[in-house]
Amino acid sequence: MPTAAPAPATDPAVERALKLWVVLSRATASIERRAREDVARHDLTLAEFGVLEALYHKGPMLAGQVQRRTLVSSGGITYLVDRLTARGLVERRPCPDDRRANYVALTPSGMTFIGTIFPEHATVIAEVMSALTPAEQETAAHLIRQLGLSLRQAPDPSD
Amino acid sequence: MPTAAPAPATDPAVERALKLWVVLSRATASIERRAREDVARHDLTLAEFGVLEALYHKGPMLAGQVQRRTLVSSGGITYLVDRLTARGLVERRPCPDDRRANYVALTPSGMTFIGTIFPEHATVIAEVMSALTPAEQETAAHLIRQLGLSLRQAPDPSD
DNA sequence: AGCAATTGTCTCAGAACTGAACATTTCATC
DNA sequence: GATGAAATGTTCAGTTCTGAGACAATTGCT
Repeated sequence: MPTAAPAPATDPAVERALKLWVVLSRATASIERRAREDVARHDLTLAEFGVLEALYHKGPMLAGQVQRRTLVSSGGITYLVDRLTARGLVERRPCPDDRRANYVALTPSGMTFIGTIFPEHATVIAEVMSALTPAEQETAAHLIRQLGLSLRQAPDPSD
Repeated sequence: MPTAAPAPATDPAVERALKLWVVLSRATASIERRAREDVARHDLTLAEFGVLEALYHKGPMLAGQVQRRTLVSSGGITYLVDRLTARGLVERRPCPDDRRANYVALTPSGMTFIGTIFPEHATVIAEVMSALTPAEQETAAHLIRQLGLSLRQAPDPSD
């Protein structure tokens, strides 16, 4: 290491925030990598899995609702639903009250599929999280949740 | 909402882990969005910013070291260094001890650039994190750090 | 009713990577 | 030293999405 690193003298409050951000984004990236490898066994991206999971737990939803829940772009949700439709896992259903909108719903085949792979995936996540005790997991979830909430402008009531 | 959501009965330990994962990945995605908007003002992606920031704080590094630190793929680091080189912000320097390898270093212009925008970006992050008290930030960082560490197989000593 | 603003989704060009194959160099072992 | 295995970085084809704009339907205002 030929040259010394510069030493940016920073406000302690800023330093603390940065440290949390670094830790948070690195840990999430590592876990995401692991999760991605797992769902790739079934030829799914994490975003696709997220759509299936949302429909599995919430039932049919408007495309826009799925989009907000999975935090993808407007074009992204169309792309994802297209791909999952092509595989016969989900389908679009016209919304009777609003002819612009349509529901996205699991097909029977999709329901079976996600019903099988979701528990397996959940086990992988549980293994990853087992680095923390149950109490620590709850503390972490509580704190991180506050961070996330503070960034959402209009929290969806059906959330 | 025509149909009710199914109720997958799950092990409490798994449920707790899943909840943490959902909270973690959503919060990180939200913060990332905010961070991305901020660095986009300077025509940077988060990955590009990450490379500049690594070099800013650590000084010149081998390409592989930057790659591991920023968690991009092998092809990704070449792509990113190419782009930053084209903008005159970084440069490659041959490594005297190993002719396969090369260092990546900030140019004077790159040093000035990141030296200006890093503090601004840090302030944005600090604002985001201010949803938690300093003590809470430290607790969260401590816990999440353990998660991340447990997933890294070979922790780089120069880290 | 008529008009503007809003909302819900889709289209499409292209950005930002990933990952596998490759060339080169170094290391370890005989 | 030779020889095979491992490490470093690059290339390149392909994937996955983003974001701006278009369009259609709805809602609100007057």
